[in-house]
Amino acid sequence: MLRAMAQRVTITDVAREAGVSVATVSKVINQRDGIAAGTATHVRAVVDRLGYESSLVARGLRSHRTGVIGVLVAEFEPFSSEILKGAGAALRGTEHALLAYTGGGSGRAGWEHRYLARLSGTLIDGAVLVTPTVLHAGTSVPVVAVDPHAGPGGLPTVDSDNLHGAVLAVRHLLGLGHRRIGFLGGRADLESSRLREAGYRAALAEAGIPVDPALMHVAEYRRDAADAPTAAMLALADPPTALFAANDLSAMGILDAAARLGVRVPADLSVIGFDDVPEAAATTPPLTTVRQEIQGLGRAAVGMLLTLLGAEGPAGERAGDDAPGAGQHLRLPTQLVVRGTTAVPRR
Amino acid sequence: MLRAMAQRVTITDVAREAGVSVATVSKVINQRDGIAAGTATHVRAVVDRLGYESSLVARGLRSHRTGVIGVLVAEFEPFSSEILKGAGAALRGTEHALLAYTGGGSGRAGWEHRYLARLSGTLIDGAVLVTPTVLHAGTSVPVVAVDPHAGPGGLPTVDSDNLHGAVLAVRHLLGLGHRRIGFLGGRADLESSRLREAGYRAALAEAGIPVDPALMHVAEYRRDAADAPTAAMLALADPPTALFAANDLSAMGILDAAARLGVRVPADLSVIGFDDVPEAAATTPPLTTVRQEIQGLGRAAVGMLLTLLGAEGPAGERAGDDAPGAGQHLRLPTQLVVRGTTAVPRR
DNA sequence: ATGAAAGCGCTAACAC
DNA sequence: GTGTTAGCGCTTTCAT
Repeated sequence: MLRAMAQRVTITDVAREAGVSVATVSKVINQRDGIAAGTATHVRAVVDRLGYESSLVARGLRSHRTGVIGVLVAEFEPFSSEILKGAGAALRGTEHALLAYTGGGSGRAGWEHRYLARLSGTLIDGAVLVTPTVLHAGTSVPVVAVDPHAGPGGLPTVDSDNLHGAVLAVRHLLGLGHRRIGFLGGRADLESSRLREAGYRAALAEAGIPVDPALMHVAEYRRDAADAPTAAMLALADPPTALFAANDLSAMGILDAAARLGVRVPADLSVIGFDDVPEAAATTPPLTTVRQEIQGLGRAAVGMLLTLLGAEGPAGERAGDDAPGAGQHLRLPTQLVVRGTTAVPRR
Repeated sequence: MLRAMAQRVTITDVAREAGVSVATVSKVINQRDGIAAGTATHVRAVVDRLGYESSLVARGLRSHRTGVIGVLVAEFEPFSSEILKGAGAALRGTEHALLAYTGGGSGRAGWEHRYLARLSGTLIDGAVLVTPTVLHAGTSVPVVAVDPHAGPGGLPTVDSDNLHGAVLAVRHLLGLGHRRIGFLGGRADLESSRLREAGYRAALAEAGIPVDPALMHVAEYRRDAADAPTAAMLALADPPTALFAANDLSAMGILDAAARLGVRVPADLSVIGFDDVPEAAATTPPLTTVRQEIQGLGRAAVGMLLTLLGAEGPAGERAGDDAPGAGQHLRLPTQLVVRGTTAVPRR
């Protein structure tokens, strides 16, 4: 069965088959007026018979409006997947389609701009950028950033109360009686990471405990990057009794490392994460963590984008100055979720 | 701040700025030869300075090859999200980009064909269809189906051993001592749903228990659709002591309903699901379920697609007849995961 | 009411 | 080596 790929049916096929011009077919499809009722019916019948559907690409190239919202991510991991679910929920019932994209080399810096340039203007009407690092404003389509880069950045943004969440996490450990608490940081280029570290420091300061540099490492928000720093901290003469990971993925990495090293959690070591992605509850024991409403972040980002898109439309349709969220910064609350990886220290 | 959207920089801008023709720019970008080294360097400098990135759309329209793999889904729910993670993993390190798409009206039947027609040929080189219902072969690009429609369908397919998984689920309940076991079916148009029901019937028959029609309902694989049938079964004079849901989402719906009705799980009612999506472990109590390797399904589907794409390439590059997976049917194993929602019946 | 033609951003023949 | 031209599938003036 070597290749017998049916040719895509194009508007030209429909026009030929219906005995009209492509312009007429286009008008029928887009419900423009100035078409005889009979013609319209006939064309529509042919469209159905041939199973024609207009190419998003050709249409977008020409009309510069596609009805598609893009969610641009570096990778499909648990966090961005939740964002996607939220974005999908926000778009349900609307006329907008949802397109999630991740290019080949997300490793290279500047993926945000590359993806945006590749897709904007011709494929997507607006975009949600998930954890973008560089976000110089002045893009060709409206953009909303989720959990973005540290620093100013003039883009509308949604994120969670990372500082408070981190404080809650460390206070929980402190309340349990821990004094040697290690921190496994995230990506230095992300505001969320910076704030979670700030929260760690603040909570420690609050308890009058000095920060020990030997207890601060980085795992880049990645599961596999947690192994080495965990092993290093555990090998210390005065090892930590608890570890706070900047996200759930790296907390899961700590659990992996602990299992490998024969360290029991939470008996020998308490672990707490951040995010509460669905897989956090599936670890053994289930992970204590700080919940952020990730799907809510996705929903909110799309909501803001829709507002921006509306404000951009034809004059008169423009949303009021008090349009919710446009050009603003939305922050969602965080909350402690105690599960099975934290307990009182044995010493 | 009313609109100041920067214009997208196009190949024309680059050409003008560099003082060459667009063709030259195109050749430089696509590394065609027959370009003076100096020119190439100069053009590349301009590209970088302007931050130019070629439009995926225009490029695809012209060259009919984009290097993008599409994953087409009706909705971003837990199952398709896991597929996406697997697909992303399979594509990591390759030159292919990944694009997940869901259009507005997934409710309407025939979304598979509509999405495919909209995107194929011009935007994506091949597609993975997640739980497609209608899949007449003869598409314009290579397609692999994940957990497809019941019936023949000439498409390459990946799925799990649904029949065996369902048998495992019901045997587990039987082994616990349950005799009144209800079934909450999935989408009648999906092979997986049909097989899970067949497994339910087979396991019951094995135990010599007749199927009671009053204990068989349908929840369409949806969480909210589980409420009514659950309530109905629980209101029976001789209610079930255990419920087997055709997927985790509807099992979670059963848990919702039980909580609402004051029925304790697993004391008063055992519940078992199917899929083991990450959120299954996060319910209270955590859901007993049948695990299928959903990410593995996504990885395998992309693997098959890549083979198909390779086989389609220029002659000589064509993969051997024994190319793994091409045009075939791959089935992954399923396995029982006992957690907290199943127990021995009280009566 | 309908069609011819231009053009969106790009690549691929083919000239020069 | 580089530019010119055509055309991918579509929408949109503008004629007719």
